[in-house]
Amino acid sequence: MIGSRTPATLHDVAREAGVSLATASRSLNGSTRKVNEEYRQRVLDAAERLGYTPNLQAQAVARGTSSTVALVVADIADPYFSSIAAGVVAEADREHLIVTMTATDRDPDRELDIVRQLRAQRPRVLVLAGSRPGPDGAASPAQLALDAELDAYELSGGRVVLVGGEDASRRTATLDNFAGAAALGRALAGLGYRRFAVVTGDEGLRTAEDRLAGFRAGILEGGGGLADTDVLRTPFTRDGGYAAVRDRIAAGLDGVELFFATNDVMAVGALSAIRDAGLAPGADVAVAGFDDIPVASDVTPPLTTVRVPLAELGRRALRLALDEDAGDAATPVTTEVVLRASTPPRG
Amino acid sequence: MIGSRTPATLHDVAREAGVSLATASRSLNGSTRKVNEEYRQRVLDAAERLGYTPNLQAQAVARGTSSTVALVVADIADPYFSSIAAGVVAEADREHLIVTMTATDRDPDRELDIVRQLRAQRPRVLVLAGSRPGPDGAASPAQLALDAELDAYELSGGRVVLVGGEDASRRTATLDNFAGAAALGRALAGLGYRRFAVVTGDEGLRTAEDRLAGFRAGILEGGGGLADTDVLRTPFTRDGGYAAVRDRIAAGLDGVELFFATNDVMAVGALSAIRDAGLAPGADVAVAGFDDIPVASDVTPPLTTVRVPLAELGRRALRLALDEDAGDAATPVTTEVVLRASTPPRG
DNA sequence: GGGCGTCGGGAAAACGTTATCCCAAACCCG
DNA sequence: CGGGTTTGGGATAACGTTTTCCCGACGCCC
Repeated sequence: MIGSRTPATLHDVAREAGVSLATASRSLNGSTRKVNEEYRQRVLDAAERLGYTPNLQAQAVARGTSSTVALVVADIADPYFSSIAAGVVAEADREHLIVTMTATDRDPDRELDIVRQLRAQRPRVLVLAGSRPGPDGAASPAQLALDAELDAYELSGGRVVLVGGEDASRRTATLDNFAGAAALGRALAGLGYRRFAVVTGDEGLRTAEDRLAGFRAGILEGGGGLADTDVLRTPFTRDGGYAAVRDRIAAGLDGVELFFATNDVMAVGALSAIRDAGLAPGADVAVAGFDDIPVASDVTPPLTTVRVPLAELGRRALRLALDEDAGDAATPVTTEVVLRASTPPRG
Repeated sequence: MIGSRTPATLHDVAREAGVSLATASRSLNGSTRKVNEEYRQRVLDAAERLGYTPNLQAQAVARGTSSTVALVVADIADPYFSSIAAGVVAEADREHLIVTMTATDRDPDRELDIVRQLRAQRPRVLVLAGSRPGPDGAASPAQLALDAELDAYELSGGRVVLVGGEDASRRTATLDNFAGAAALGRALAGLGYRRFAVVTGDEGLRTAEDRLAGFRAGILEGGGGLADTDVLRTPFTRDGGYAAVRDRIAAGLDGVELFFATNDVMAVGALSAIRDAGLAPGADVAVAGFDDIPVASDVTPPLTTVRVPLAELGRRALRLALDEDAGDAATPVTTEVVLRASTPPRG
């Protein structure tokens, strides 16, 4: 039971096949060099017989390049991130790459820490989702340090891809948050809504900012408006959404007809807060979200939102890192307004 | 921009510090050997100056043991698995272990394939969640092969942990599915329900089977019953739950008062199916689930379910693999019936 | 038939670590 | 003070690969 037969090595295979180490290596793993078919077959048979599996770590050391992709997300259990992760993993699988996963818990310092630790892995690709973007704007020390770290990583041959945000200075698998939110705003204004409140994350989050700005533009265009006091800053989570809406209702709805949460998990929290306050979401006050996470259509009322193909976003992130010319992976993923019962037409 | 300065190696550090490779290694990474404080400091400084980060792959090769944990789940985007994954990752983080992730898409053949591929990684620990268990019962060829593969892996020094199911022959981070479902069944019977239908996965899934059996025992005890025709076999997913309940309603509810879905994602699908059929979930027909995934309390009506501390389950899985004596990680995680509005008392 | 590519196997040097020796210096104890 | 036992630095051999050489055996061409 405590047995400890070490796995067969290439050495073993070579010996078993009666060839040199070099030949064994060449026959088993791709090589420019051709090897005599007879030898090749002997090696393959020997490998089969011994149950040989190459040691990826050793390969990485020898080749000087690993086959792992490091994925860093804010929160693994958040459907937004887990959907993206699913896409990254699926695509990585196709490329025979291995995905390692870490969670920052939305703490920029922790994120910096993690990225630093990650260097030890020497991953070929580093995918950051839900990260605060880099240098522009009022960057915190942690953001600046992160940016420097990423630069160093790229300089040493690694590829960094951001997902979700937009950062001119780095590859980004992106969606047009502004346009999507604007379209949603216009659609809602078209339904007759005029008075809004926005539930959103703190100011560091580019994604949240863009969605807020887009929404503002959209409703403005449609004749609505948004007072600064109706922008509710709260953690970018279900509980954040719940708390913000609960507090706002307690303080007086004051004419607000619709809560736009800049992501669906907050919107789900908002729904519950509304219901817990004794109001009927949809009927008494409408709710809209962003992302179209899987449960969006299963909550009640089903959530009006902007559909984002999250898994596709993850897939593209990897493509963006792997392909020299990004192709259509470089273009923003297309979003689509999905009107559901949480925002009934307002007569 | 295309720069390719390779990261500093231990060699570089040693040279910079003017000491031998051995001393550098000893000062930077744990070692039984003591090293002169002055030398140590010189090495540390040099490492700092050069921005040295050890190469984990090389360490793994040299040490003959890696620091990675391979996590295999059915579906990353499923809240059940992503919650477990979050727990595994959190605990791994504490132990400075790296988690790699793969998804089987619920395909046993694919799972086998993945586990085979995984050997190349030489992970220290292999965590399988949502796997069909091994040898007992009517095992498919893929299951048998998987079992053999896992045995081989353990023989070569790896540690396998299953999560969620129960398998006597392997370490398992477990919950008492039977007891939890039984308690739920009793509670529902206590609320006055007598006639049930169970929405569950196909017969290979131990978890599903245990929950079904437990539930059956619970309701029997409470005076309820379960006809074989009221056991609805369907894929273990949201859409599976939806389809099964939709079809059942179409075929005639025939007195069924409550749908028990053996997991929450199916239950969520059930809720939508009921609503889409023009019935009011809770009022017209009740629904209960299992797991208490995060959205369970946010759907409408909030879902009666059995709470399972999923992240804790993930944490324990890792502990179980790491600790020689499992301690309380070996005992089943405690579950708790959570009654919510989806199962109103039946008067 | 002799010079000359080219084909392909094998030896051996990487790759970046850790771990095992070896050995000089320092220390301890009687 | 002398012999034995630490102590701790430095070479160097692993670890399991890939990759660069080297080199003999062909085949080709004039």
